[in-house]
Amino acid sequence: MSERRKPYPFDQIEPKWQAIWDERQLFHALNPGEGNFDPAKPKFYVLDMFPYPSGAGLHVGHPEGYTATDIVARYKRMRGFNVLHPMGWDAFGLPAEQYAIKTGQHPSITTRDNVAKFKSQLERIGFSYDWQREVNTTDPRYFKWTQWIFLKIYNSWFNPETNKAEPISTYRGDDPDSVRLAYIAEVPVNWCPELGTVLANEEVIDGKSEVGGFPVVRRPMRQWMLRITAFAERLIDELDGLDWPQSIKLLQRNWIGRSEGAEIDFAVAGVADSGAAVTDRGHKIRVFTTRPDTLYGGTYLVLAPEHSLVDLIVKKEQWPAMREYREKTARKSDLERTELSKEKTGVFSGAFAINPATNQKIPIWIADYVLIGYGTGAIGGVPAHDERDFEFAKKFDLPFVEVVQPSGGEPAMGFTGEGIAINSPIINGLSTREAKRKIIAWLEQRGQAKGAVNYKLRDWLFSRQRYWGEPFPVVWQDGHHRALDESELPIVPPPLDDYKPTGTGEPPLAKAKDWVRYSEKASRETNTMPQWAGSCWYYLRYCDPQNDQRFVGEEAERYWMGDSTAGIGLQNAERKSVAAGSIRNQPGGVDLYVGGTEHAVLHLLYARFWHKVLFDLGYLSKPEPFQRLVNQGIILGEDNQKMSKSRGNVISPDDVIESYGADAFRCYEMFMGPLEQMKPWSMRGVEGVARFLARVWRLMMSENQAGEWELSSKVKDIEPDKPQQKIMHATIKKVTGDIEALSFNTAIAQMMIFVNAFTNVETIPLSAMRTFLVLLNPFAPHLSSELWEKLNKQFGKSDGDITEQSWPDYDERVLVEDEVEIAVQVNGKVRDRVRLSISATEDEVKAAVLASPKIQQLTAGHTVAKVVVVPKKLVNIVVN
RNA sequence: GCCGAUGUGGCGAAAUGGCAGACGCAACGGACUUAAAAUCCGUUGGGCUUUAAACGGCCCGUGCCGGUUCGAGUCCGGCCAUCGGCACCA
Repeated sequence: MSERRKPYPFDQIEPKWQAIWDERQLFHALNPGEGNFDPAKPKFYVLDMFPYPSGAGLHVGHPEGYTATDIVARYKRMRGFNVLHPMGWDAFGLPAEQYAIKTGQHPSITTRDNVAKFKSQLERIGFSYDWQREVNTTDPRYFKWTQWIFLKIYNSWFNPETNKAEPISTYRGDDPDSVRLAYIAEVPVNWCPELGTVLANEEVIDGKSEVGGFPVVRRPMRQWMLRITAFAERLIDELDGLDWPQSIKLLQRNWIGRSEGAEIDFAVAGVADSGAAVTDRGHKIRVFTTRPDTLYGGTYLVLAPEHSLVDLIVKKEQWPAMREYREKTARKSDLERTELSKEKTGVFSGAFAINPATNQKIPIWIADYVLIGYGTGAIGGVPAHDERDFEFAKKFDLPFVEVVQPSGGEPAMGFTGEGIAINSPIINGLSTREAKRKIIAWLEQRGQAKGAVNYKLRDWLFSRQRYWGEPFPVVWQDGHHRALDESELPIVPPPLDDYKPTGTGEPPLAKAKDWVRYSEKASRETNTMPQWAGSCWYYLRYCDPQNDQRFVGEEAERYWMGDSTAGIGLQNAERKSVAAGSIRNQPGGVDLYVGGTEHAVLHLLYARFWHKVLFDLGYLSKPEPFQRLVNQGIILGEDNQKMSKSRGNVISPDDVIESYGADAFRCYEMFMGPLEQMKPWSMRGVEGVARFLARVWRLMMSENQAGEWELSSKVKDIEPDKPQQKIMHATIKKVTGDIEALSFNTAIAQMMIFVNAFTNVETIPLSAMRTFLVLLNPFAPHLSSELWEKLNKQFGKSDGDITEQSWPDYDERVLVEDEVEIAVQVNGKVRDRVRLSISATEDEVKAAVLASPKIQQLTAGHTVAKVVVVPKKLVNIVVN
């Protein structure tokens, strides 16, 4: 026997409809002011995280989120929304360049090929993207504006008084370069010799590069930084209003890492006290602590090895040990620092400080468990109530003083929680919270402390020593950087044959001597921007992708990124689902953004940061870019393992579509389980869903003698009967609510129930089929389009394609039953069922239930203590 | 170590505090077929039990232990396991 017969001719109808959609540009959204734009329509912006087009092509994980958003997009269009549903390419970055170096092909060529491959794969799935809005971060017409935004950032500063980014011209100080949001700093960076570039903290995992897994070492270099830390507070606070998963908000909060506490000054003990030769009079060491209430327990100070005061306070005889320790620390890579973290190290400086609470002399130590980049780079050691200080003090035999009494029975030694202050004259007996407040006030009065907030977040290391990225619109002259004028954009990278990293830390662009030479005196910046730059604002460009006057037109931005107007013709059940947090009526920005958790702190934080800068400068209408965020879960292989080439369990969408069709692929992706959940792939499951779609086909189509499909003679233009109407309206209700709630798996289950109910009936009512096809359309757009067209050819009387239909409403009255079955429980266990009229009163229900012979038998000899009636559902008789 | 998510049949999963397991997969039985595939119909959480057979009846069951409630997969407290994130951030 030849090839197995296809259950329905998806291989013919899918390309047919994709061609029709493309030809008619059915999914192209108009902007305000364009042609037939209808201002009465509310907007809905539904966005996917655009992919990095790798050489491997799509795997089944990509289209999971894409299918979900496509269903929502198609549904919203039918609901009368003007829907923005775009797609594009995040195509700059390390992997393309690594691949290019390996194969000798220029990254622009591999990128072009990969984009073409990705695009054709996506088109095969039948997504309703508006391809006229396609963007590509490597296109000069795109990165011109990436560079333009950089100029805006460079030419701004953060005004702490207004708590906003402002043009640098409002800065009144004498050194604007010291406050710019983009600045140059000599910082210890993550240098990856193998990749020949520095990496952001976020791109280093366990001391290895995220891309490639190569070792990363610490090394000081001059780099471009973006002052994201200025926005730390707003980035945390403004999470509150966003409709994001709690876990993602928490991830961002933890990453930003806000801590409230105090900065306390410790005076360095004078010459007379220490007997040292050098004078150290007047030096103060400022420490940051979240537990000022433990000040009385502070028995030593620690400075980070890089702390600037180290040189000034270390005693002569300690110098050799100190120098050795500092060098050893500097040489440690991140990996070593992490690995060696169990054993504390440090050296005594020979100097002492005065504890402002106890007035006692305490030793000053230098240790690398204190980080120069956090707080003040110095801490007060409280061995009795901090784990790290506990270990350190134990190792170096420093004194312990207990100052917090736990409220439970636990011992005070080593207790790090909140309790009652002891051995602390000023605050004895106070709770931790009150003790903090009081001791800060006491120190403040004497000018020795002030309340302070610290963030873990560091400024964003923004330069890379690579070829395949956006060049900076900056030149250097006489050792100073200077921004180029907007009119010079885009700055296009020079065509380089040898774009390999130099290995010295000098960027490949430096090899293009002619390009680097900007003028007699000035030369170009040769670093490039990191991959995140392009993805920081792509959602804005989609709003107005062809605009060559502005990064996004004002009107387009206001419309697509503004408030989505209230939905139209809401039914009660939908209002309920709105209240329960559905995808309607959000206060602005992208209305639904779907993507993976892996971007929880990188892309999503950077994009919010850029958005806020542009908002502050008056270029955007809302302070937050993504109003609602949903993370799709990872799809595992059939073996329940993460999909990977090495495990050989990768599923390609192409193969699935080849065997079962795009509609089956889409529906299975959604039927697997809840969108947000991690779940394993199953080819058997795909088959099951394909069978469902084939049943839909055969509901309306039958094979004639010649083996050709033709419209089934069972389909007739008659009214559905009562039970059919009931299931039809129940299906409208369920599918509508489930799409709003993104519960696509249960929506499909309901459609299966619908089809099962119409299988093997004598006549198939036309109207029920038409309604059903509209419901099915967002999930299986090709199949439903084809059947819709077949019905139209036979019966006429319907305008246009299925994609132009409006979403059906349901009638609650049809769903009302005359009679309901009521479960009868005795002491919480179901013992009987009775059928009763829907209108029966509570007393009538009670009477009917108690009259049931079965119940009488069960309750005989007992007294009925209570009867609980749940209307239309259940009665519980409590007996003793 | 800290933070978070998850835990329900052989499997993927359903279930506003109200009949646990919808829907699908797999398995088994039947119809159609020369036969198979496909399709259609039916059974399917575990155990016990009544009966000639059937209808039935009873008990147990949502990771474990406890609590709240007439009633708990769902709410509360405590554990266990798996996955994910952070990890000297003072």
